[in-house]
Amino acid sequence: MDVNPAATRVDTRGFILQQAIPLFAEAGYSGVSMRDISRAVGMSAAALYHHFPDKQALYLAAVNHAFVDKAEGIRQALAGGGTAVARLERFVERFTELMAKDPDFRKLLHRELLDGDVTRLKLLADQVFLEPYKAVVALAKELAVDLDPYMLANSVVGLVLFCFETEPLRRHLPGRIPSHDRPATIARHASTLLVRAVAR
Amino acid sequence: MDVNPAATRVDTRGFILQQAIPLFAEAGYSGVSMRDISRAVGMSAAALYHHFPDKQALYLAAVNHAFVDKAEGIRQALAGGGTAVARLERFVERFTELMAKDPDFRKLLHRELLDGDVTRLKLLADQVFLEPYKAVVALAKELAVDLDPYMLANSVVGLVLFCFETEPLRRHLPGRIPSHDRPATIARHASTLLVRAVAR
DNA sequence: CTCGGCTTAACGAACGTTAAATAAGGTAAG
DNA sequence: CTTACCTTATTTAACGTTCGTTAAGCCGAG
Repeated sequence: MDVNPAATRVDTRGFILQQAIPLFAEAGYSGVSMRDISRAVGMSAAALYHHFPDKQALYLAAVNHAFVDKAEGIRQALAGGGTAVARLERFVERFTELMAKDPDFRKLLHRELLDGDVTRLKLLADQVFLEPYKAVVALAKELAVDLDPYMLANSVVGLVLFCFETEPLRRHLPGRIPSHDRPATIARHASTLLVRAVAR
Repeated sequence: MDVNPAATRVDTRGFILQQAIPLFAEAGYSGVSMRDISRAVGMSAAALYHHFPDKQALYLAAVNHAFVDKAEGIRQALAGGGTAVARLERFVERFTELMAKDPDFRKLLHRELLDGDVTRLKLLADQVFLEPYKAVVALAKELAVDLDPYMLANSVVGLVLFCFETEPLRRHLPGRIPSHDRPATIARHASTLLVRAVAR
């Protein structure tokens, strides 16, 4: 009887999350209504309550859905051998590509950093970011023993993310050329800057 | 008759903006209602419409109010003489202090980068960020002729801002010590990293 | 007396959420 | 094989609340 307990014929729950993620990424929690989501999914707003107890739970599930496998991708970007500098360059390049390919993840992350309450951020820290963070910190420790590895790790990802974050503003500032927003250019710039900084 | 055209006995309009800024910074445009603002100001929601035609105009005025003089502070942080490296270090230190002292400005900036529509970002770019941006780019040009000055300028402010942005998350990650969030520490880290990167 | 600044009261729309009804599919009994 | 039934997924309709906004009136200063 409970052979297939929670699964409907198709994965409606997953489909709802998939449709909700870009909405929340673009407009934030309070900028998206249950009716907005229902419209994107193609069913009534009331039906959403068969899959999630309330809006907050839907949002939380959507954020989780957007974040879980991303951590694995970041971990993979850190795998492999070579010198510390080579691994740094490889990580920066793959991380940049990852962020370029999934703007929803990036926006949700920025939104969580702005809006996330303490319990939600603690959850994200423990379940999503802990492992890749430790790995980047370990790499930072190898790179420059005389720099704080935690701050250096933060700077590595910050140099990449800030380029994406400011793109909508830089679009209207002088001197900007299209290549400034190509992932390869961003990665090369961040890598160059970091490698020079840690070179003895 | 029009000796004191727009000013009431006290500057009610300015007071409203002053009270609205932290609300918008904390919860964003759609997370703050006109009644929220009226409660913070201490008057009825309807009274707000005597000073602003609608919520959008109030929000826009609040963002402007929060941003205008900030640009002047940034410009001042870039003033003065000395070698390019010395001016970089001074700018990073003062900019970091500026951001630490006014978290509302920083949060509003991040929100605008996430939510701002094209016309609003164009306005901000032209009226607020153009001048300080050009100044930082000019400094970047002096610092490292073989790095893209626009990307380097972006990295200078990004290294500082990203520390503040990730603080609520790093609070729950291992290895963090209180000094990581002291402005002096942030500035020193960013300066060290940048100076090493541009040193020949 | 006038007029700007404010109030209370109210509008229609949209919000999150719930209730009741319907349709569809699987299962067990006849 | 059919019938009755139960569960699940969904619908329409509606609930009370809050939203942005407006209208009408009060009140104190020039």
